Amino acid sequence: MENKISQLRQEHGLTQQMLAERLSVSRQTIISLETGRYNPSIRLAWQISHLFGKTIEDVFIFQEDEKK
Amino acid sequence: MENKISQLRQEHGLTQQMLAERLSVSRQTIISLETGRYNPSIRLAWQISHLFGKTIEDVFIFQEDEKK
DNA sequence: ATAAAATGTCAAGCTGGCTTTACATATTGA
DNA sequence: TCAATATGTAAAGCCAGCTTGACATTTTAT
Repeated sequence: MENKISQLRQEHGLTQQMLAERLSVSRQTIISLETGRYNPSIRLAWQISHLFGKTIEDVFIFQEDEKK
Repeated sequence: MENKISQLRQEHGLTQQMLAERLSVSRQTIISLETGRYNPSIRLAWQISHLFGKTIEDVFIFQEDEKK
């Protein structure tokens, strides 16, 4: 799974810290998401996508053969 | 957050057990999802939605004011 | 050049998503 | 009616998502 968080964040002129605050998560969570280290909850994925006016599928990109 | 898993599962003629097996999760996980007890990972949400040929937003419905 | 801001890594800990097992209560069908 | 199948609850445990804090490196701006 890839995601466009870093790109969207920069397009919106936000730092990792600012994005973390808007989402009420830690900055480490943003770093880990941007560097693809995990598989967030759907609620967090929705909050991020929604903040940028996108759908979850716009922001998070899954591979066809993707398993757990 | 609501979801349409129970409805979609029944439309596709699947039992909870069968759906659990197709997704490689436990039946308890399906029950907990259907009864709204948790906030799955985005990967599981995607696997479920994709199995039914839907987008995540088709299956999981968020409220505008939804917080963590 | 140099200070400040932004990004990143590491590590320890908490929490809740998810598993497993066991049992109880519908629901279906012969 | 009786058994089989489907759904639900409860409880204990594991693990990865997420937090916190401290520090290192890179980027930006003066």
